[in-house]
Amino acid sequence: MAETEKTLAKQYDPKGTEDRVYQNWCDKGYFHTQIDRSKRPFTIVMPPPNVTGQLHMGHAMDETWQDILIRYKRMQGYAALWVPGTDHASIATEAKVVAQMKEEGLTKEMLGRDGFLERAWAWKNKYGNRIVSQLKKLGCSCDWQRERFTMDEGCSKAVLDVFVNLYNQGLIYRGSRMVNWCPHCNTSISDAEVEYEEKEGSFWHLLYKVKETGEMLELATTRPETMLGDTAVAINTDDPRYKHLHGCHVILPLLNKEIPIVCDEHADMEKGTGVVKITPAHDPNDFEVGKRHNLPMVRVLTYDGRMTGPADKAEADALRASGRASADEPEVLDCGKYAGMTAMEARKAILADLAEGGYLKETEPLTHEVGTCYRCHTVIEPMISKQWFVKMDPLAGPAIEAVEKGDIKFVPERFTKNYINWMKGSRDWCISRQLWWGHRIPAWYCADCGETIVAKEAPAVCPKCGSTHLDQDPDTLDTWFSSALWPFSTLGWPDKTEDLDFFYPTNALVTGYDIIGFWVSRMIFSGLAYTGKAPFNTVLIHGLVRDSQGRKMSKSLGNGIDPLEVIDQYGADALRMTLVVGSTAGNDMRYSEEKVTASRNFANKLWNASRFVQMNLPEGFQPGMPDESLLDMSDKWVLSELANVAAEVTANLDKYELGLAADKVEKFIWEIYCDWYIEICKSRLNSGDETQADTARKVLVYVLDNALRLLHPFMPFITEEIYQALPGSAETIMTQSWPDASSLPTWPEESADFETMMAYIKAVRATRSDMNVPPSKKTSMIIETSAPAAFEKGSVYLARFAFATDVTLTPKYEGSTEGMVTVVTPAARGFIPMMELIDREKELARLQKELAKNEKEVAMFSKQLDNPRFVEKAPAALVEETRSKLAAAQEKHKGILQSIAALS
RNA sequence: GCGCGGUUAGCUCAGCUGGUAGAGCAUCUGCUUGACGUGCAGGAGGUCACAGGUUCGAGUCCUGUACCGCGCACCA
Repeated sequence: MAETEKTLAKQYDPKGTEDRVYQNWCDKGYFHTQIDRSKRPFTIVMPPPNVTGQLHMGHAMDETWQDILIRYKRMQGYAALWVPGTDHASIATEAKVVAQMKEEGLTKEMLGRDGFLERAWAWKNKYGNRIVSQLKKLGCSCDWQRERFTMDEGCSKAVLDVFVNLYNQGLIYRGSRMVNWCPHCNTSISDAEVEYEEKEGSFWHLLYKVKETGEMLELATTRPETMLGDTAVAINTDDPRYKHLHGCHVILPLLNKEIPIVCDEHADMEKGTGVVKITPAHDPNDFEVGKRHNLPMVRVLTYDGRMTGPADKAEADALRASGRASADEPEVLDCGKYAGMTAMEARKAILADLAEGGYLKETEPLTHEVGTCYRCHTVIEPMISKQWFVKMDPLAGPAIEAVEKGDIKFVPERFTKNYINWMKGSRDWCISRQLWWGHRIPAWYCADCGETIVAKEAPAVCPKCGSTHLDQDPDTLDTWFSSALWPFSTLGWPDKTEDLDFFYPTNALVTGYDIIGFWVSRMIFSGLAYTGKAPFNTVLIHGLVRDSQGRKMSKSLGNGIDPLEVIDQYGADALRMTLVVGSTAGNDMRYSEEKVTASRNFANKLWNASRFVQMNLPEGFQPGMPDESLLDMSDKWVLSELANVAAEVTANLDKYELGLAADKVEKFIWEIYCDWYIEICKSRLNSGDETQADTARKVLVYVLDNALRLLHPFMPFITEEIYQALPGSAETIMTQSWPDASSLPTWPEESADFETMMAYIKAVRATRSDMNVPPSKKTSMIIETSAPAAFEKGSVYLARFAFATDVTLTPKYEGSTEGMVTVVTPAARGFIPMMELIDREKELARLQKELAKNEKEVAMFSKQLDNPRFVEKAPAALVEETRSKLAAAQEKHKGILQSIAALS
């Protein structure tokens, strides 16, 4: 619309608009939010996308929802701040860098830590802006001056601060625990990062000989290769089958090693034979059994998934001999002939040997859930490993309480339960990763005395023995450790910044239900523990964007839709609308191109409506609300409707019902403004009555201006483009005030009158359409009505919309109905002489059909009103309403009967 | 095993605190209406999964069943 009227295109062109509009917003600094104590803050921190990632549909939806909220609040006069940023994504990024190096024949070890990090940063710098430019394409109104990165100076400072403090409080500790080990990523991962997948496997039934009695004890296992690490066999104390074996031992096959039979609740009498082999070093349950019975732990697998050999054993023994090994360190077995085999190879070899020795009774096929790494989907190896942990119990309590008290609300509410379950069930959080890309753990170990020093800066000497021989822990922290601090670290915490003071706690957090455990819960307990405040008050949850068949979009399926391609083809506004309309918080939605087309069509509709308005504005047009005395029925109607929709949309947005809100704005613009009001204005604009025309123009512009504001959060580009072309508009719509329904005028009576007339027009149209009367055939008509005001004032429109040549109004028509078709609405009966245009039989049939429909209505209302308990108990207003509906229906009934009689 | 969600028009989905079922797409019938055919007008299409219950009144609240999906736990 920036060009002259003559060159206005018939179709809206998002491509030629969006980048230019966005650039202008940036140039003018509209996205930057200043601290303004005269305003209330409204803050959202963006869930940081992975720095090396690409925008996918999930992001597109997430960012769209956030942008809608931010733009809405900004227009409402809040100091609305949206903090953008990216996440370093330790595992994902490191994996990509390693893969890139592999193509050049390089490994991490070859480059060394510093060399590797150099490459990782280079990678980050190269790809780190891609996601940002993609967010801009979507129209995100983030404050780019406040853009952050989880590994930038400030966030790193926050991480150090938290780590050291928690350590000093005893909430972070280091210990050998059973962790989830990914042999592919070569690192431990947290419980939350394990995904269970169904896999085909087998159940091998083994026989262990009891030393004392000589009998063969049958037990079953899915992991025979770990049997070399068995240090006991467990039975249930109460199991009658094995009472005689209490205190006995079995001989472990292949190793010929004597191990005890222990009684433990873990052995379930109902399952299998009721006997379980115990491998404390390679199974989480067995680890617990081992602790209860003080069993030795024997490790038989290396961290890269192979059977341990002499070198592994020697290394462990040496450590033990040095006295430096902690008591919870497992022993390491030299697996002899199996050493160096992968677990799978060892499984085959060991099974063969067991079978040969007569220790394998049977093999049973089995499908079971196996834990895999959420990043690479390699099967997780439970391993004992020395790692850093966050103690969850003391942190979980307040985090649960904050949600139960209502300080934090989930939308929809049902995810509260999800969250609380997650919080209650979580074990200590393993935060150390055997990776290089990330925040390095601020712990140093004294090579001389073994002292552990945790500090924000590298200590010069060991505080215990004075040695200068200190080595920093090589590991880094879980990515989620830094994202847990995101709502406040991005605002300057731990420093007491003005930003933090003004913008924190934040308001809404918008994210998918899939990361409630990973992220939302950790932000909540972190926020409470470190800032003393819940980091946000509302968590708005959305679902997944699926493909048109309902499948998850995934790389492996190749069914992902690239939001950027959609934007390129249909425009960002169309994509945004697609991701909002028809969506519900917490529910998945399917993406389909048809939806985008529909949204694109809507944009085009709005464009053309605006083009129409623009074309009808004379040189020097002065916008503004006309004097009330000049407003006609249709003006009052459309203005009343505007006030209604403003009220409803505002209410919906306040309840985070974005889909409903978007739908209502769209309907107002299309159905009320375009289909009715613009059409009505056409006759006024061309009437030659300059006062009428000017009034119509003013109202057209006024309503359009307000409608654009209501739509702006959803479709920012096109609304800005049109807004700026309106006469008298400010330099941007972004910061214009949100329409306040309470200060918009309404005229309920005139609106009702107008709708009475609309109903009549619709009835005439339906009748004519039914009779196949072409619009070119105009007729005179007589309208019998008890509400003449509506028709008197609206007679101009009857000509245009009811195809009337001239209209006669009468309270009671007693003339001949010969050759007349009757149109009946509750408030009026129209007699239209067009019988020559139609078929008598057909008209009769149509009336019969209408009669049947009407009778159903009458029956329904009467039935309700005949019920004394309805009249007694239902709200009086409803009863009254039903009465008048019945009366109207009965009136209509009479009218139809008369028409039928006249025809017969 | 525990928990959660879904089941509404041919398809994809809305439907807030219970008051005569909605949209988009598809379909059918008209329309050279000077903003838009990416359009306009009109129509057809639903016993809201099933069975009970509460209520004057249930798609909406309660109980149960079935099928689909998800999460968590277990998995020797």
